[in-house]
Amino acid sequence: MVKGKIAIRKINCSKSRQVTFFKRRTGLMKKAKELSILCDAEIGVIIFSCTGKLYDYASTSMNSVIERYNNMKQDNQQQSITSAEIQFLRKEAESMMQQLKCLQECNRRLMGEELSKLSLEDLKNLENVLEMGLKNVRSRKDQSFMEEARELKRKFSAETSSGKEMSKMSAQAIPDKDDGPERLLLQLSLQPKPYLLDAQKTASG
Amino acid sequence: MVKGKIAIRKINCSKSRQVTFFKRRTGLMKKAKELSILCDAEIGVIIFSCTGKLYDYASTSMNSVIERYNNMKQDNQQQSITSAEIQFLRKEAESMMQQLKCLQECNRRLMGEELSKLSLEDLKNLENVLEMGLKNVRSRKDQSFMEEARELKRKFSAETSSGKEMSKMSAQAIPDKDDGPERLLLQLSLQPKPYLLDAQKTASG
DNA sequence: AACTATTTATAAGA
DNA sequence: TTCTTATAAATAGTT
Repeated sequence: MVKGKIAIRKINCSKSRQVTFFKRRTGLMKKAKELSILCDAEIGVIIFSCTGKLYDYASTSMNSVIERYNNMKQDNQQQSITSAEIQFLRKEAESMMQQLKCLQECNRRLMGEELSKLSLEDLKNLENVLEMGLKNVRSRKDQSFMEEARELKRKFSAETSSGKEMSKMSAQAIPDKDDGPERLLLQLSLQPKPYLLDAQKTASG
Repeated sequence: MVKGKIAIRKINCSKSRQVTFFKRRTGLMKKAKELSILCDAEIGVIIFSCTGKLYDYASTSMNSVIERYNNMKQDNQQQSITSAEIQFLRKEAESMMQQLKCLQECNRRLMGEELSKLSLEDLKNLENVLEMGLKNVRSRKDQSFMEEARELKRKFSAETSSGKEMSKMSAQAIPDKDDGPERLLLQLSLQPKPYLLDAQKTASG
């Protein structure tokens, strides 16, 4: 074969393949650029060398080219994968939003709010649940009180024997002022947060 | 300018622009194909003519090329738009999942469960909330009972005067058997649904 | 679409 | 990678 002509098949010699890659890649990019200018075409060229390095050219921007390409080929796999994931997440968000609303409603009813829609039977059941809950809470409270009292007693004995400040510690252990139910609500996030109520709008929009 | 050489600027004559576009486009595709074979490179070429028609070549598949390109350029706008939406939805799902867990915890505590982590003060507050709630529920229940009784009385008067069956209607209006708290729980979905508990896993996986 | 004069690209060697 | 040079390939203008 005479100088300057080669067969179009993979070049085995790594070194000459690299050289050829450089030359032809440069040539291809030049041709692409010329074509885009001469004929007012939007062109994108993406090249990955056999070593994985990326070389690209786009007459406008690659994003624009790819987006236009995807718009033209709507059954494009790339796009359908991401949009499927988005759809899935949206459905999940919607489902969770429903659950949130449901739980919030339950919470309000357990706190004695929004009772107007409940039937007499529902109210009886709710009363039972609250009575049982209250019983448990009181039982636990008494138990907790006993424990704290015992702990306090133990510390008191230790304090008096070692001579350290006792009054300060007892004041911490049993706070005598009651913050009221507001503190509990805040702590347990029973109040719906504003962004939660708007979340469905933003999630599906 | 001698024959065969042109300046690289947009060809104004529509006809010769079309001819040049055909020749050079063919040439570019051929060069791309040769380069991919000779140097074992993955290549994608996307060309939109000035009339908007798409011509493309990919040594493997365009999806593969674009996907690989997007993976390599993570700041890619195309990807970042969709991935931004996905990230947003994921964050939202995560946030809602947190709220769900929180609300479920509140619900359990309002029902007298999972009290072990609460301090004495928390338990006092919870007791107050439950007492107030129970008061409201009882008040509403009494009111509801009165209403039903009044309604029943009204119907009873109407029935006796028109001579229709009364006993059946009263049995419906005031059910004398108590379904117990289970029915309420079911109705209000207080029990966490299994798919809810798994949702976070699937949403962020 | 085919022809042809030229330009351009590039293989091989340095 | 970058130059040089011989040659192949591409292509502008024409038919």
